[in-house]
Amino acid sequence: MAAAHLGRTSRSAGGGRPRPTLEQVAARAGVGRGTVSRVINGSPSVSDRTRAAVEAAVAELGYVPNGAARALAAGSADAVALVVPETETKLFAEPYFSGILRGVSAELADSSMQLLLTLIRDEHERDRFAQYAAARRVDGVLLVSVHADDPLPDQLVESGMPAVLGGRRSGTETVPYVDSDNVDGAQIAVEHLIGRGRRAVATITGPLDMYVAQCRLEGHRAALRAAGREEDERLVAHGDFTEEGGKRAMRELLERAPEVDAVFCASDLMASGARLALREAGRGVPADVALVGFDDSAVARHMDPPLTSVRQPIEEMGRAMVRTLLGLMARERDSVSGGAGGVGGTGGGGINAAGGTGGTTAQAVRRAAAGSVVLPTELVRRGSS
Amino acid sequence: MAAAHLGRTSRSAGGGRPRPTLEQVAARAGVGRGTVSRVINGSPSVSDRTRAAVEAAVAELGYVPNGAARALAAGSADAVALVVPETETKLFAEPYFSGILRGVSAELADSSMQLLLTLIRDEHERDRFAQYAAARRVDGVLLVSVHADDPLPDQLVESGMPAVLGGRRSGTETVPYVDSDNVDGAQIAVEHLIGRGRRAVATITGPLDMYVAQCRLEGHRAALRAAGREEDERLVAHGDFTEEGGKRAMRELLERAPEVDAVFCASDLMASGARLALREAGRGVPADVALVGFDDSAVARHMDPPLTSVRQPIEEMGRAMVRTLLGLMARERDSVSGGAGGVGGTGGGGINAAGGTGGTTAQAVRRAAAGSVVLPTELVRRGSS
DNA sequence: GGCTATCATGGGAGCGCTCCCATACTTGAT
DNA sequence: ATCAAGTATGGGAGCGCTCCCATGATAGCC
Repeated sequence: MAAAHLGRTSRSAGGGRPRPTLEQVAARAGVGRGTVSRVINGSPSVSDRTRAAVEAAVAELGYVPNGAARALAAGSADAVALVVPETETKLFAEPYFSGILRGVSAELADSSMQLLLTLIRDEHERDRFAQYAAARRVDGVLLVSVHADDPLPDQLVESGMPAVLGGRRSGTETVPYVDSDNVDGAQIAVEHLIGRGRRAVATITGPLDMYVAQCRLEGHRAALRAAGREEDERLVAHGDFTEEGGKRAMRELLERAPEVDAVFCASDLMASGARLALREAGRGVPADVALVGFDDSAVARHMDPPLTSVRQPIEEMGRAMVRTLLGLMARERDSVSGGAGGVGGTGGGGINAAGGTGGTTAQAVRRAAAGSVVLPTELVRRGSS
Repeated sequence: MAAAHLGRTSRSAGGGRPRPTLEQVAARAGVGRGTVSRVINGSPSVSDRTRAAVEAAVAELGYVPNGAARALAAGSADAVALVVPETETKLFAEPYFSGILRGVSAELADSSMQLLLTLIRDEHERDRFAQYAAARRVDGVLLVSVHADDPLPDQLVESGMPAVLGGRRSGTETVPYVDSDNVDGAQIAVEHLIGRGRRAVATITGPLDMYVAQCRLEGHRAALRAAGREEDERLVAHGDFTEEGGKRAMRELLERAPEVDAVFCASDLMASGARLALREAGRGVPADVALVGFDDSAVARHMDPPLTSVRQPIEEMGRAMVRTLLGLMARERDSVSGGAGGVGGTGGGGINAAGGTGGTTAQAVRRAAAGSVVLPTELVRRGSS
């Protein structure tokens, strides 16, 4: 019997550094295990004398609590993951992630949670992460840029893992999310173009299998309706959020409807592509055609002329995601059961019906049961419109 | 006594999903705990019948092993961290990280390790991560873009955590690393310029408190020496790896030494800045001044004219880092002690004394005890030189 | 047919914590 | 002085695994 134990002990006993345990710290400080634990975790019910003694022992021994043991006993991992189901190429290309990351980090700064960024590029990596999460190596998960058919969010929620989406997958999103008011943003943009006297306002959409693209198109339409104009399918071209796609779409528009004098692009990158196509066609911006983008990214500022664009509060979205997640985690923690967990959808349905140009904001900010949030967008006016 | 237990059990018992344990799977399958463990971990000594029964039970119950318990019992976390001590802004701006990340992920693909990306922007975050690592939440750490005065690598090594650097901090790096042959790369670049008949070959260096910048400057000098030319301090300007810094440095050079007809820039970004300053001064590239950069990044290809640049095998560096790390981890694992762990420096000293233009490669590839690696660089010739 | 390798299996012990109950010691009000 | 109501503290139990020893079963050998 003793041998069984010896075999394992010798392994670590042979190592260079001792890696002390709670028990050893306790012995060193002349107190009980529980007391050391209390000190480590900042419990108030420890006398100053004792606390000092323990802290001294911890310092002398260079004690660091074993995370696995802690996680096992306490049932929490002290870490949250930010999952990006994209290639690193895309991750590094889109300024969106940088903003989200900044917000997330900032909001997480004064928690003791470790943030883990995880890229998921294929099924294999997805499964591995699902496993990791199911094994409770993290306490919560933030997901951004999730595609409509990605099963991961549901898998996570089903396994009881608190999760928050950055951006909905559809109008009937069931997982708690933080999103920006894409419909309203698009509507403001197009109303702006109409307000500047533009007659033939076209749009270049994103890929319509993405909800965000649907929303922006919906906003475009809503603005036209509000202005009493008819929708003209000739003035709707489809892109894929890339520069190249924008260029192609713009060429289409020029060919199909040469009278076009304004274009609302569902992303700055596409606007940049449109700009190229316009230059190619000898059309001036904004003289001949006014241009508005979406995202207010760096490219918008660097374009010539600088691009009017719809700004979404990306950093704030990151922060809101964290707040929502921490809320879910707290609920999960102290609920003896919480019924089906923090799942419950927002109950929302269809595209968020944004109202007027500015009035929407107030109501839109907070939504629904799960703590999901929709943040307002804003138009940044520059030379292109 | 029973109450103590009840209190805790009820917490999870009340939850929606049961979250079965090994023991329950064992009961379900009608086998012992050990057997289930064996099946989970793919031990060969399980009969097919039993294995099938266990697998069925696992599937029925939706069993997923608890990571914390596993980590505690087995002493490994099944995860490695990639640490980037930079702001997200820089992370996303430099294509370097994207390449490293690609290589790291690829090499890690068929291990079961989860990769965790961690940004460290301030001391607070550094301490938090150090804590996380000391708590053994990861089995190994990869660090890139580490500044010379960063204590983290040493902290990690000291706490017995396997760690590998991407890029040395100095010529006497004590932590295992993977680096590219910066001296040789710079030397090739400058030899190329000299070979093209350029007479006044200047250089724009990186920040000289970074070893990589020192190496590239050293390569520049080595090439001049090899060509029997004198070093002219007027032809050395200092940048900071940014575009703006490169522009400033180029202006200085033009003022100080108007006869300059070639510039080796220690980064593509600085070369891009230099290009701007040259255009500003009405100097043509390569007609008046030949330009060479370093990194062979996207900007190099997009410049006008396209930039000749020194390519480092970034992705391969990422892969090599992982291989080295896995090696260290294996050593750590099965060594009953391994003496002082995997620390042992490379014993190297001073700047890697690269020899001839191409001959170096072979010897340079593998170095030193700890498994540290220096990979060769290569010149990609384009229109700018 | 008896005896020793081999194989599959069960389950004890322990990983290093947290939780919480019980205990011992205070302090203050009666 | 006496008892109630804290306040600090010690330590048992248990978290869910892995490891490894012992055991029972099966097969192979002289």
